[in-house]
Amino acid sequence: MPKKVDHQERRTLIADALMRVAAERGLEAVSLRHVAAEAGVSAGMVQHYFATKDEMMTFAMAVVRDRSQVRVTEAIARLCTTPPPRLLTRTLIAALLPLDEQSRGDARVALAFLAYAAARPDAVARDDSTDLLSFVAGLLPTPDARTAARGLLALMEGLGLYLISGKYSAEQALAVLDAHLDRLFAAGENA
Amino acid sequence: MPKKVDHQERRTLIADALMRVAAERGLEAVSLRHVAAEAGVSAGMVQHYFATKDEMMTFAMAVVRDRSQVRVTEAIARLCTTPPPRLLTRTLIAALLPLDEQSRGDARVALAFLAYAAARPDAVARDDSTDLLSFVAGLLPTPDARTAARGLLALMEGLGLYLISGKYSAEQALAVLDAHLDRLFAAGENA
DNA sequence: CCGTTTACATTGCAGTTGCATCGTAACCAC
DNA sequence: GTGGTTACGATGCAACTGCAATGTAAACGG
Repeated sequence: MPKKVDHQERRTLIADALMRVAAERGLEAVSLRHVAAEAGVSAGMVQHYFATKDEMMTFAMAVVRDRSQVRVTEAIARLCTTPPPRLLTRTLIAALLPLDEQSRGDARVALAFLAYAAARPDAVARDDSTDLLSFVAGLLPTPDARTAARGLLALMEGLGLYLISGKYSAEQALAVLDAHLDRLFAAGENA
Repeated sequence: MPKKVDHQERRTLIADALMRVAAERGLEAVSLRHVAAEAGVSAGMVQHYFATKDEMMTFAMAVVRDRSQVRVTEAIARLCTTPPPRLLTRTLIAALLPLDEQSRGDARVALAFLAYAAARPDAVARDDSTDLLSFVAGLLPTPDARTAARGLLALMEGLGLYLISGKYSAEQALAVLDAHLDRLFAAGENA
Protein backbone atom coordinates (compact mmCIF):
# COMPACT_ATOMS: atom_id res chain seq x y z
CA MET A 1 0.00 0.00 0.00
CA PRO A 2 2.33 2.70 -1.21
CA LYS A 3 2.08 6.48 -0.96
CA LYS A 4 -0.80 7.12 1.34
CA VAL A 5 -2.86 10.16 0.34
CA ASP A 6 -6.29 11.15 1.51
CA HIS A 7 -8.37 10.62 -1.59
CA GLN A 8 -11.41 12.32 -0.20
CA GLU A 9 -9.39 15.38 0.74
CA ARG A 10 -7.89 15.72 -2.73
CA ARG A 11 -11.25 15.33 -4.36
CA THR A 12 -12.86 18.01 -2.24
CA LEU A 13 -9.88 20.26 -2.89
CA ILE A 14 -10.49 19.89 -6.59
CA ALA A 15 -14.21 20.28 -6.17
CA ASP A 16 -13.64 23.50 -4.26
CA ALA A 17 -11.58 24.84 -7.11
CA LEU A 18 -14.30 23.81 -9.52
CA MET A 19 -16.86 25.75 -7.54
CA ARG A 20 -14.66 28.81 -7.44
CA VAL A 21 -14.33 28.73 -11.22
CA ALA A 22 -18.05 28.13 -11.66
CA ALA A 23 -19.01 30.92 -9.27
CA GLU A 24 -16.71 33.44 -10.90
CA ARG A 25 -16.83 32.58 -14.56
CA GLY A 26 -19.87 30.38 -14.97
CA LEU A 27 -20.26 26.66 -15.36
CA GLU A 28 -19.20 26.67 -18.97
CA ALA A 29 -15.77 27.89 -17.93
CA VAL A 30 -15.33 24.69 -15.95
CA SER A 31 -12.78 22.58 -17.77
CA LEU A 32 -10.19 20.13 -16.59
CA ARG A 33 -7.37 22.58 -17.15
CA HIS A 34 -9.13 25.58 -15.62
CA VAL A 35 -10.06 23.66 -12.52
CA ALA A 36 -6.55 22.29 -12.25
CA ALA A 37 -5.05 25.76 -12.56
CA GLU A 38 -7.44 27.16 -9.98
CA ALA A 39 -6.56 24.36 -7.61
CA GLY A 40 -2.88 24.89 -8.29
CA VAL A 41 -2.32 21.36 -9.48
CA SER A 42 -1.63 19.72 -12.80
CA ALA A 43 -4.37 18.66 -15.14
CA GLY A 44 -3.10 15.13 -14.89
CA MET A 45 -3.82 15.04 -11.19
CA VAL A 46 -7.41 16.05 -11.76
CA GLN A 47 -7.70 13.21 -14.19
CA HIS A 48 -6.14 10.91 -11.66
CA TYR A 49 -8.89 11.59 -9.15
CA PHE A 50 -11.78 11.91 -11.57
CA ALA A 51 -11.92 9.58 -14.52
CA THR A 52 -14.32 11.81 -16.42
CA LYS A 53 -15.51 15.36 -16.24
CA ASP A 54 -19.03 14.28 -15.46
CA GLU A 55 -17.78 12.35 -12.45
CA MET A 56 -16.06 15.50 -11.23
CA MET A 57 -19.20 17.56 -11.72
CA THR A 58 -21.35 15.04 -9.92
CA PHE A 59 -18.96 14.97 -7.00
CA ALA A 60 -18.89 18.76 -6.77
CA MET A 61 -22.65 18.77 -6.82
CA ALA A 62 -22.70 16.43 -3.85
CA VAL A 63 -20.27 18.71 -2.01
CA VAL A 64 -22.57 21.68 -2.50
CA ARG A 65 -25.50 19.69 -1.20
CA ASP A 66 -23.57 18.48 1.80
CA ARG A 67 -22.46 22.00 2.65
CA SER A 68 -26.01 23.27 2.74
CA GLN A 69 -26.96 20.27 4.83
CA VAL A 70 -24.23 21.18 7.29
CA ARG A 71 -25.41 24.78 7.39
CA VAL A 72 -28.88 23.64 8.32
CA THR A 73 -27.68 21.23 10.96
CA GLU A 74 -25.42 23.80 12.57
CA ALA A 75 -28.07 26.49 12.57
CA ILE A 76 -30.53 24.19 14.26
CA ALA A 77 -27.94 22.97 16.72
CA ARG A 78 -27.33 26.59 17.72
CA LEU A 79 -30.93 26.74 18.88
CA CYS A 80 -32.06 25.69 22.30
CA THR A 81 -33.51 22.23 22.61
CA THR A 82 -37.14 21.83 21.63
CA PRO A 83 -37.57 25.29 20.12
CA PRO A 84 -41.06 26.47 19.19
CA PRO A 85 -42.11 25.30 15.70
CA ARG A 86 -42.11 28.75 14.19
CA LEU A 87 -38.57 29.55 15.31
CA LEU A 88 -37.38 26.17 14.14
CA THR A 89 -39.03 26.66 10.77
CA ARG A 90 -37.59 30.13 10.37
CA THR A 91 -34.11 28.95 11.33
CA LEU A 92 -34.31 26.05 8.92
CA ILE A 93 -35.43 28.15 5.96
CA ALA A 94 -33.05 30.98 6.75
CA ALA A 95 -30.18 28.53 6.84
CA LEU A 96 -31.08 27.38 3.34
CA LEU A 97 -31.22 30.91 1.96
CA PRO A 98 -28.07 32.33 0.35
CA LEU A 99 -27.84 35.30 2.68
CA ASP A 100 -24.09 35.84 2.91
CA GLU A 101 -21.57 36.07 0.14
CA GLN A 102 -20.17 32.62 0.63
CA SER A 103 -23.47 30.81 0.49
CA ARG A 104 -24.45 33.04 -2.41
CA GLY A 105 -21.54 31.63 -4.34
CA ASP A 106 -22.68 28.14 -3.44
CA ALA A 107 -26.19 28.95 -4.57
CA ARG A 108 -24.91 30.30 -7.87
CA VAL A 109 -23.12 27.02 -8.44
CA ALA A 110 -26.16 25.05 -7.38
CA LEU A 111 -28.23 27.00 -9.86
CA ALA A 112 -25.75 26.30 -12.61
CA PHE A 113 -25.82 22.62 -11.70
CA LEU A 114 -29.58 22.66 -11.78
CA ALA A 115 -29.53 23.93 -15.32
CA TYR A 116 -26.75 21.49 -16.12
CA ALA A 117 -28.67 18.53 -14.79
CA ALA A 118 -31.90 19.62 -16.48
CA ALA A 119 -30.60 18.25 -19.77
CA ARG A 120 -28.72 15.34 -18.24
CA PRO A 121 -31.27 13.07 -16.59
CA ASP A 122 -28.67 10.47 -15.63
CA ALA A 123 -26.50 12.87 -13.66
CA VAL A 124 -29.35 13.99 -11.46
CA ALA A 125 -28.72 12.93 -7.91
CA ARG A 126 -31.05 11.42 -5.38
CA ASP A 127 -34.05 13.41 -4.31
CA ASP A 128 -33.57 14.44 -0.69
CA SER A 129 -36.25 17.09 -0.78
CA THR A 130 -39.16 14.80 0.05
CA ASP A 131 -37.73 14.29 3.53
CA LEU A 132 -37.42 18.03 3.90
CA LEU A 133 -40.98 18.46 2.72
CA SER A 134 -42.33 16.02 5.27
CA PHE A 135 -40.28 17.56 8.04
CA VAL A 136 -41.47 21.09 7.29
CA ALA A 137 -45.03 19.91 6.92
CA GLY A 138 -44.81 18.47 10.41
CA LEU A 139 -43.86 21.86 11.78
CA LEU A 140 -46.72 23.80 10.27
CA PRO A 141 -49.99 24.20 12.15
CA THR A 142 -52.11 24.80 9.07
CA PRO A 143 -54.63 22.37 7.65
CA ASP A 144 -53.25 20.74 4.50
CA ALA A 145 -49.76 21.11 5.90
CA ARG A 146 -48.12 19.45 2.93
CA THR A 147 -49.43 22.06 0.52
CA ALA A 148 -48.37 24.81 2.89
CA ALA A 149 -44.94 23.22 3.19
CA ARG A 150 -44.63 23.03 -0.56
CA GLY A 151 -45.45 26.71 -0.70
CA LEU A 152 -42.87 27.55 1.90
CA LEU A 153 -40.18 25.61 0.10
CA ALA A 154 -41.10 27.20 -3.20
CA LEU A 155 -40.96 30.60 -1.54
CA MET A 156 -37.51 29.73 -0.28
CA GLU A 157 -36.27 28.73 -3.71
CA GLY A 158 -37.67 31.87 -5.25
CA LEU A 159 -36.11 34.05 -2.60
CA GLY A 160 -32.85 32.27 -3.30
CA LEU A 161 -33.07 33.18 -6.97
CA TYR A 162 -33.76 36.81 -6.20
CA LEU A 163 -30.97 36.90 -3.65
CA ILE A 164 -28.51 35.47 -6.14
CA SER A 165 -29.42 37.99 -8.77
CA GLY A 166 -29.18 40.74 -6.18
CA LYS A 167 -32.76 41.79 -6.76
CA TYR A 168 -33.68 41.34 -3.11
CA SER A 169 -31.43 42.23 -0.22
CA ALA A 170 -30.96 39.88 2.70
CA GLU A 171 -33.19 42.10 4.84
CA GLN A 172 -35.93 42.11 2.23
CA ALA A 173 -35.77 38.34 1.87
CA LEU A 174 -36.04 37.84 5.61
CA ALA A 175 -38.92 40.31 5.78
CA VAL A 176 -40.74 38.32 3.12
CA LEU A 177 -40.05 35.10 4.96
CA ASP A 178 -41.29 36.50 8.25
CA ALA A 179 -44.43 37.89 6.68
CA HIS A 180 -45.12 34.49 5.15
CA LEU A 181 -44.56 32.74 8.46
CA ASP A 182 -46.85 35.28 10.12
CA ARG A 183 -49.61 34.26 7.79
CA LEU A 184 -48.90 30.54 8.09
CA PHE A 185 -48.82 30.43 11.86
CA ALA A 186 -51.61 32.95 12.36
CA ALA A 187 -53.95 30.94 10.15
CA GLY A 188 -53.10 27.72 11.91
CA GLU A 189 -53.70 29.02 15.40
CA ASN A 190 -57.08 30.42 14.45
CA ALA A 191 -58.25 27.15 13.02
CA MET B 1 -30.98 48.95 -50.97
CA PRO B 2 -30.32 45.51 -52.38
CA LYS B 3 -31.79 42.17 -51.38
CA LYS B 4 -34.51 42.91 -48.92
CA VAL B 5 -34.70 40.36 -46.13
CA ASP B 6 -36.56 40.66 -42.89
CA HIS B 7 -33.73 40.83 -40.43
CA GLN B 8 -35.93 40.44 -37.41
CA GLU B 9 -37.51 37.32 -38.87
CA ARG B 10 -34.17 35.66 -39.56
CA ARG B 11 -32.92 36.52 -36.13
CA THR B 12 -35.95 35.03 -34.39
CA LEU B 13 -35.68 31.96 -36.62
CA ILE B 14 -32.14 31.47 -35.42
CA ALA B 15 -33.10 32.23 -31.83
CA ASP B 16 -35.83 29.61 -32.03
CA ALA B 17 -33.31 27.05 -33.16
CA LEU B 18 -31.04 28.08 -30.32
CA MET B 19 -33.81 27.51 -27.82
CA ARG B 20 -34.59 24.12 -29.25
CA VAL B 21 -30.96 23.10 -28.86
CA ALA B 22 -30.79 24.53 -25.35
CA ALA B 23 -33.99 22.84 -24.26
CA GLU B 24 -32.96 19.46 -25.60
CA ARG B 25 -29.25 19.30 -24.96
CA GLY B 26 -28.54 22.08 -22.48
CA LEU B 27 -27.11 25.52 -22.88
CA GLU B 28 -23.57 24.27 -23.18
CA ALA B 29 -24.50 22.46 -26.38
CA VAL B 30 -25.36 25.81 -27.92
CA SER B 31 -22.69 26.59 -30.47
CA LEU B 32 -22.75 28.48 -33.74
CA ARG B 33 -22.67 25.30 -35.77
CA HIS B 34 -25.22 23.41 -33.72
CA VAL B 35 -27.66 26.27 -33.85
CA ALA B 36 -27.08 26.67 -37.56
CA ALA B 37 -27.68 22.98 -38.15
CA GLU B 38 -30.84 23.02 -36.04
CA ALA B 39 -32.09 26.01 -37.96
CA GLY B 40 -31.18 24.35 -41.25
CA VAL B 41 -28.91 27.14 -42.34
CA SER B 42 -25.19 27.60 -42.75
CA ALA B 43 -22.96 28.67 -39.93
CA GLY B 44 -21.94 31.66 -41.95
CA MET B 45 -25.49 32.93 -42.00
CA VAL B 46 -25.71 32.80 -38.25
CA GLN B 47 -22.60 34.87 -38.09
CA HIS B 48 -24.06 37.26 -40.58
CA TYR B 49 -26.98 38.03 -38.30
CA PHE B 50 -25.14 37.86 -35.00
CA ALA B 51 -21.65 39.26 -34.85
CA THR B 52 -20.82 37.34 -31.71
CA LYS B 53 -22.24 34.43 -29.79
CA ASP B 54 -23.03 36.62 -26.82
CA GLU B 55 -25.14 38.84 -29.03
CA MET B 56 -27.06 35.81 -30.19
CA MET B 57 -27.60 34.63 -26.64
CA THR B 58 -28.77 38.03 -25.49
CA PHE B 59 -31.24 38.21 -28.34
CA ALA B 60 -32.60 34.75 -27.58
CA MET B 61 -32.97 35.78 -23.98
CA ALA B 62 -35.07 38.73 -25.04
CA VAL B 63 -37.26 36.45 -27.15
CA VAL B 64 -37.96 34.22 -24.17
CA ARG B 65 -38.88 37.23 -22.07
CA ASP B 66 -41.14 38.60 -24.75
CA ARG B 67 -42.91 35.28 -25.12
CA SER B 68 -43.75 35.15 -21.42
CA GLN B 69 -44.89 38.74 -21.65
CA VAL B 70 -47.24 37.76 -24.45
CA ARG B 71 -48.56 34.82 -22.46
CA VAL B 72 -49.44 37.13 -19.59
CA THR B 73 -51.08 39.70 -21.82
CA GLU B 74 -53.17 37.09 -23.59
CA ALA B 75 -54.26 35.41 -20.40
CA ILE B 76 -55.38 38.71 -18.93
CA ALA B 77 -57.11 39.72 -22.14
CA ARG B 78 -59.09 36.50 -21.97
CA LEU B 79 -60.56 37.72 -18.70
CA CYS B 80 -63.62 39.90 -18.50
CA THR B 81 -62.98 43.59 -18.05
CA THR B 82 -62.28 44.76 -14.52
CA PRO B 83 -61.95 41.31 -12.96
CA PRO B 84 -61.73 41.04 -9.18
CA PRO B 85 -58.16 41.50 -7.90
CA ARG B 86 -57.77 37.96 -6.71
CA LEU B 87 -58.74 36.46 -10.06
CA LEU B 88 -56.50 38.89 -11.87
CA THR B 89 -53.62 38.02 -9.59
CA ARG B 90 -54.16 34.32 -9.99
CA THR B 91 -54.39 34.60 -13.75
CA LEU B 92 -51.24 36.67 -13.90
CA ILE B 93 -49.17 34.32 -11.78
CA ALA B 94 -50.56 31.21 -13.44
CA ALA B 95 -49.65 32.61 -16.84
CA LEU B 96 -46.06 33.01 -15.66
CA LEU B 97 -45.83 29.45 -14.38
CA PRO B 98 -44.46 26.77 -16.73
CA LEU B 99 -47.55 24.61 -16.57
CA ASP B 100 -47.59 23.07 -20.04
CA GLU B 101 -44.81 21.35 -21.89
CA GLN B 102 -44.09 24.24 -24.22
CA SER B 103 -43.69 26.85 -21.52
CA ARG B 104 -41.72 24.33 -19.50
CA GLY B 105 -39.20 24.24 -22.31
CA ASP B 106 -39.08 28.01 -22.28
CA ALA B 107 -38.59 28.01 -18.55
CA ARG B 108 -35.76 25.53 -18.83
CA VAL B 109 -34.06 27.82 -21.27
CA ALA B 110 -34.75 30.83 -19.09
CA LEU B 111 -33.19 29.00 -16.19
CA ALA B 112 -30.13 28.18 -18.21
CA PHE B 113 -29.89 31.81 -19.25
CA LEU B 114 -30.19 32.88 -15.66
CA ALA B 115 -27.21 30.78 -14.74
CA TYR B 116 -25.42 32.00 -17.85
CA ALA B 117 -26.03 35.64 -17.03
CA ALA B 118 -25.14 35.17 -13.37
CA ALA B 119 -21.46 35.19 -14.30
CA ARG B 120 -21.80 37.73 -17.11
CA PRO B 121 -22.94 41.01 -15.55
CA ASP B 122 -22.76 42.89 -18.84
CA ALA B 123 -25.12 40.54 -20.67
CA VAL B 124 -27.85 40.98 -18.08
CA ALA B 125 -30.80 42.70 -19.63
CA ARG B 126 -32.96 45.45 -18.29
CA ASP B 127 -34.89 44.80 -15.12
CA ASP B 128 -38.57 44.65 -15.96
CA SER B 129 -39.53 42.96 -12.72
CA THR B 130 -39.91 46.15 -10.70
CA ASP B 131 -42.91 47.10 -12.81
CA LEU B 132 -44.36 43.66 -12.19
CA LEU B 133 -43.71 44.00 -8.49
CA SER B 134 -45.51 47.33 -8.30
CA PHE B 135 -48.41 46.01 -10.30
CA VAL B 136 -48.87 42.95 -8.12
CA ALA B 137 -48.47 45.02 -4.99
CA GLY B 138 -51.34 47.20 -6.18
CA LEU B 139 -53.57 44.14 -6.44
CA LEU B 140 -52.97 42.85 -2.94
CA PRO B 141 -55.18 43.97 -0.06
CA THR B 142 -52.62 43.23 2.64
CA PRO B 143 -50.76 45.84 4.62
CA ASP B 144 -47.17 46.10 3.43
CA ALA B 145 -48.29 45.05 -0.01
CA ARG B 146 -44.81 45.29 -1.50
CA THR B 147 -43.44 42.68 0.85
CA ALA B 148 -46.42 40.45 0.16
CA ALA B 149 -45.92 40.96 -3.58
CA ARG B 150 -42.26 40.06 -3.27
CA GLY B 151 -43.32 36.90 -1.50
CA LEU B 152 -45.82 36.04 -4.17
CA LEU B 153 -43.28 36.53 -6.94
CA ALA B 154 -40.72 34.48 -5.06
CA LEU B 155 -43.30 31.76 -4.60
CA MET B 156 -43.94 31.84 -8.32
CA GLU B 157 -40.26 31.48 -9.18
CA GLY B 158 -39.87 28.63 -6.76
CA LEU B 159 -42.91 26.85 -8.13
CA GLY B 160 -41.40 27.32 -11.57
CA LEU B 161 -38.23 25.58 -10.49
CA TYR B 162 -40.11 22.66 -9.01
CA LEU B 163 -42.31 22.41 -12.09
CA ILE B 164 -39.29 22.31 -14.36
CA SER B 165 -37.65 19.59 -12.37
CA GLY B 166 -40.92 17.70 -12.35
CA LYS B 167 -40.98 17.63 -8.57
CA TYR B 168 -44.40 19.29 -8.45
CA SER B 169 -47.23 18.57 -10.83
CA ALA B 170 -49.24 21.36 -12.39
CA GLU B 171 -52.13 20.58 -10.07
CA GLN B 172 -49.91 20.67 -7.01
CA ALA B 173 -48.41 23.98 -8.07
CA LEU B 174 -51.81 25.52 -8.59
CA ALA B 175 -53.00 24.18 -5.24
CA VAL B 176 -50.03 25.84 -3.58
CA LEU B 177 -50.74 29.07 -5.40
CA ASP B 178 -54.40 29.03 -4.43
CA ALA B 179 -53.61 28.30 -0.81
CA HIS B 180 -51.20 31.19 -0.79
CA LEU B 181 -53.74 33.52 -2.35
CA ASP B 182 -56.29 32.32 0.19
CA ARG B 183 -54.04 33.49 2.97
CA LEU B 184 -53.15 36.75 1.27
CA PHE B 185 -56.67 37.82 0.50
CA ALA B 186 -58.16 36.49 3.72
CA ALA B 187 -55.67 38.41 5.79
CA GLY B 188 -56.31 41.58 3.87
CA GLU B 189 -60.05 41.44 4.20
CA ASN B 190 -59.87 40.89 7.92
CA ALA B 191 -57.61 43.86 8.43
C1' DC C 1 17.63 -4.70 -3.14
C1' DC C 2 13.53 -5.50 -5.96
C1' DG C 3 9.04 -5.53 -7.81
C1' DT C 4 4.66 -3.77 -7.43
C1' DT C 5 1.50 -0.42 -6.65
C1' DT C 6 0.13 4.22 -6.20
C1' DA C 7 0.55 9.23 -7.39
C1' DC C 8 1.26 12.13 -10.08
C1' DA C 9 3.25 15.08 -14.56
C1' DT C 10 3.76 15.45 -19.58
C1' DT C 11 2.53 14.98 -24.00
C1' DG C 12 -0.33 14.06 -27.75
C1' DC C 13 -4.53 13.64 -30.36
C1' DA C 14 -8.85 14.09 -32.56
C1' DG C 15 -12.63 16.91 -32.24
C1' DT C 16 -14.89 21.32 -31.41
C1' DT C 17 -15.09 26.07 -30.46
C1' DG C 18 -15.77 31.23 -31.83
C1' DC C 19 -14.52 34.05 -35.24
C1' DA C 20 -12.03 36.31 -39.28
C1' DT C 21 -11.51 36.15 -44.04
C1' DC C 22 -12.61 35.63 -48.62
C1' DG C 23 -15.50 34.57 -52.46
C1' DT C 24 -19.68 35.01 -54.87
C1' DA C 25 -24.33 35.71 -56.10
C1' DA C 26 -28.26 38.57 -55.93
C1' DC C 27 -30.45 42.85 -55.98
C1' DC C 28 -31.09 47.79 -56.97
C1' DA C 29 -29.91 52.76 -58.33
C1' DC C 30 -28.22 54.81 -62.22
C1' DG D 1 -25.08 47.61 -68.79
C1' DT D 2 -22.11 49.27 -64.28
C1' DG D 3 -21.20 49.97 -59.55
C1' DG D 4 -22.28 49.39 -54.99
C1' DT D 5 -24.38 47.30 -51.35
C1' DT D 6 -26.23 43.40 -49.09
C1' DA D 7 -26.59 38.36 -48.17
C1' DC D 8 -24.86 34.75 -47.72
C1' DG D 9 -21.51 30.13 -48.22
C1' DA D 10 -16.96 28.12 -47.74
C1' DT D 11 -12.67 27.79 -45.73
C1' DG D 12 -9.27 28.42 -42.40
C1' DC D 13 -7.22 29.20 -37.97
C1' DA D 14 -5.70 29.50 -33.34
C1' DA D 15 -7.38 28.18 -29.17
C1' DC D 16 -9.47 25.06 -26.51
C1' DT D 17 -11.82 20.73 -25.20
C1' DG D 18 -11.96 15.86 -22.86
C1' DC D 19 -9.30 12.10 -22.61
C1' DA D 20 -5.77 8.35 -23.64
C1' DA D 21 -1.17 7.13 -23.38
C1' DT D 22 3.16 7.27 -21.43
C1' DG D 23 6.52 8.52 -18.32
C1' DT D 24 8.61 8.87 -13.64
C1' DA D 25 9.16 9.19 -8.75
C1' DA D 26 8.07 7.46 -4.36
C1' DA D 27 6.58 4.39 -0.97
C1' DC D 28 5.99 -0.14 0.76
C1' DG D 29 6.08 -5.62 1.02
C1' DG D 30 9.05 -9.27 0.23
